[in-house]
Amino acid sequence: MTSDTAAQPRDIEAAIFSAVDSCVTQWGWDKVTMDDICVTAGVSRATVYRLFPGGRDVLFEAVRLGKLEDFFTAMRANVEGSESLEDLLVRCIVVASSELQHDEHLAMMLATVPGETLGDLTVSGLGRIVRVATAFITPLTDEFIPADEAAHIVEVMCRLVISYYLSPSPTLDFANEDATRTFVRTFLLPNTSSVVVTQ
Amino acid sequence: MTSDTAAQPRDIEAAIFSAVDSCVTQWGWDKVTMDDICVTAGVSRATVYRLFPGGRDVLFEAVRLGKLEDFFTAMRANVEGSESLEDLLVRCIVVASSELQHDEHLAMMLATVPGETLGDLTVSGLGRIVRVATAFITPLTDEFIPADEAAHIVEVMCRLVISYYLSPSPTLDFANEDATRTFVRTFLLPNTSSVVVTQ
DNA sequence: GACACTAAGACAGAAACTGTCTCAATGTCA
DNA sequence: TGACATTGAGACAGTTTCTGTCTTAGTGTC
Repeated sequence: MTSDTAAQPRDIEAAIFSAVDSCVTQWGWDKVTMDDICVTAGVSRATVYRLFPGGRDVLFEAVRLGKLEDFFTAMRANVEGSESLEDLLVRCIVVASSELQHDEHLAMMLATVPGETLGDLTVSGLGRIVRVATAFITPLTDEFIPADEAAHIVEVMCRLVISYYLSPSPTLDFANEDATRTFVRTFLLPNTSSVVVTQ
Repeated sequence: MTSDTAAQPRDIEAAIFSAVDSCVTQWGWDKVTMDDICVTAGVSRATVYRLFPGGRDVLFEAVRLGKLEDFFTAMRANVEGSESLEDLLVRCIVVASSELQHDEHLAMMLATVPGETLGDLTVSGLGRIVRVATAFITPLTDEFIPADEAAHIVEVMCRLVISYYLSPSPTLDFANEDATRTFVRTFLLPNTSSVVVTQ
């Protein structure tokens, strides 16, 4: 790094995040050491610990929060301006599924309780995904249906998204908008009181 | 475990070998522990150490030797009965390339010196592959061309096989016999004195 | 019932990892 | 130029993990 100009802290942080990602992809959470991350990021040990005081746990938690923030930011941006419940649900499903397919660690992040050691995606974590996602999405349905109805339908939707992510179907890809729209009309909307389904 | 009849030692050995393979695929040589292997093989620690006295090094060396044996056995079986130099070279290339493509760790095994820690496939290891393969194949050419000529052409062949394995070409697959035959006629046979190339 | 074999796990010593620290090198800014 | 900030390199102790050996109890075979 003789010829480099001084890197900005933000760049270094990004390099470290990216290193965590590729290290975890290569070896899994359990097997990654701080040195692996340092070497991959091309950064010294001291730098990592200075940027993330508290070490491994703090770093991994930061990565987790970063991913969740990105996820929900993408959700919010894509869902904004939905003009019908159908639209809202379709967009939620498509964005969530796309994000999940795009980032192989995201599901585990969503499923992990803060402070918990990151390992494999466990069954108990699924409930957490459902709760978090339901809590995030339900308020968005306010203008279309009553809250009590929303809670139910949103939970069903979340469960379906997770199920199709964990075990993809050859006949239905939730990242595909048209297919998802048909699915929403068939399975979700009929269960709402205040929406007329037009075919 | 409870309902199983007693497993034969050979079965256990095979299970351990297979566990090494899948563990290494998952985590890489450096990150695999003996416990990983035991758990994956569904076998206790004591059993592994009894079957491979000397522990980790001995086990890994056994895996290495096993793979090399399989490789050269396959080579020998497929090359036997070649009726021309062209035939011999084509078969060598096809078998070697197929085996390499089929087993992702084989190249590293070939490249590793006995006793050396198994890590990544290093550049210095390539020379070893070339030497070993050349030493194995050259004698087989005895009946077709003089030894001094063989040494040269076989080395070129080995280098090409390795190169195409490490960096596959979209236009040529050495596992394909017809394509390989054309290649051999074009690039290898013209350099021999005693063979008439027929198009 | 003797025998062979294994799982489970305790154990000490070795090795690896973590987190903190110091120091020199480098780049920035006044 | 000199004060300041930031980084890389690596030493360091404490902790954790891993290794290889060993003992014990359980199971199936002859």
